[in-house]
Amino acid sequence: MSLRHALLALLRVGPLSGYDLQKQFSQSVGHVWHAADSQIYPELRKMALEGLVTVEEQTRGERGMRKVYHVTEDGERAFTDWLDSAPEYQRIRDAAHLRAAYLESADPEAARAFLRAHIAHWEHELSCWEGELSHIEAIDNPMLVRRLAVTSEQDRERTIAYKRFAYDGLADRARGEIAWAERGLRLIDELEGPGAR
Amino acid sequence: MSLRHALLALLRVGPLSGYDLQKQFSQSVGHVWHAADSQIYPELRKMALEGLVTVEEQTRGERGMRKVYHVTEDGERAFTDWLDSAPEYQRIRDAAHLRAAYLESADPEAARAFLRAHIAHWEHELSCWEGELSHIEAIDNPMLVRRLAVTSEQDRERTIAYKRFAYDGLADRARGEIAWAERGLRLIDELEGPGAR
DNA sequence: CGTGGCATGTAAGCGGTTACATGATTGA
DNA sequence: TCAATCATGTAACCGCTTACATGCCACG
Repeated sequence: MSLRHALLALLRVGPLSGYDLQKQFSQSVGHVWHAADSQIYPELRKMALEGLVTVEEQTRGERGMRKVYHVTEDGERAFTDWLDSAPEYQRIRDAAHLRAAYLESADPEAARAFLRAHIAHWEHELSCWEGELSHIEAIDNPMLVRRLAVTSEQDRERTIAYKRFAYDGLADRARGEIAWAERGLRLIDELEGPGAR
Repeated sequence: MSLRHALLALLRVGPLSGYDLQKQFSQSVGHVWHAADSQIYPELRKMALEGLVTVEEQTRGERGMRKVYHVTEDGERAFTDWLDSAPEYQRIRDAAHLRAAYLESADPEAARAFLRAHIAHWEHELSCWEGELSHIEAIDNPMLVRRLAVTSEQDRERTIAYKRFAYDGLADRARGEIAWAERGLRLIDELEGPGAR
């Protein structure tokens, strides 16, 4: 249910077209809450129906058009209500740890390949998040810049601090996953003997 | 797509009825891959249709009946093929870190409540996983006991080691989430002043 | 005149959630 | 005879994925 909150988080900074929103999304909040393009347009439509946003239809050239979305008071309230509400947690469904629990039935080389893939995956995530962190520190992420432009002086530090806090947490998690998988590789060496590679 | 692999992991140890499977599930592999009861029966039916398991229908008393599922060679192969295949990763969708990134818009007390709830959630998960770890060390988890009974002497150590590895990883992740949320509570104190509580 | 980016979607399907639904057996 | 537990499901819905579908505009 958080796609709409992610969208509201961006729109709250200022109106955006569906297309621009989708672009900004993948470069900012999309690093925390992924959404496919094909999901964003229908969700915006539903949000408009529910009165969380209004649609301003603009013409582009002769026949082209774009829809610019504005947050309403209800939308603003939906966002802050969500922030102030009790969090909900997904039930665990962790394919990597499920697999890890049964590695004794895998081919040792396949087990190593799995852990190397795990490391590669989380190193990629880590570099994304470290990149975001440096954009936060340098204040050169486009959405953050827009956000700070409409934020009072005394709130800027808080805004930046919470973003840093969020991405720091994600980066730590990635480091933990990498360290775990590296422990796993050493464990395979101990149990199955050193590998071919 | 991993529900069936979780089910195969249990059935591979020996045949079980849908009901017993569901009970065992929630006490073992369900700690890593959650599944609702209502999901397990249809999935077993599909797996039978696809030839991964066979169904042995047993009568119970006059009219009662139970279906006992046995893994077929195809089922065995589906499981090991999965273990040997490249892992797939879900796109990130992390409500807690999404929320954390926008805490400047939340009421400070609600922000604290959120982080306390985060800590409580992960402490609960942690105690589950630490419990599982002690069952693994003591070798008194029912499924593990059954598993080891059909495992050769020299494979027991490996079997236990990989389970320990998997649950250690989950426990570390939980500790990371707790440490992160505690940092968050201190950050709120710094930014918003010490709280009411 | 073509290409790349702007712009907006639909449709089918899948895995999971929630709620509902039913009935038999066992033991106190 | 009553409750607990054994035992097996169905139906509606929801969010997400994948693939498909269309057409305009600006620029070289």
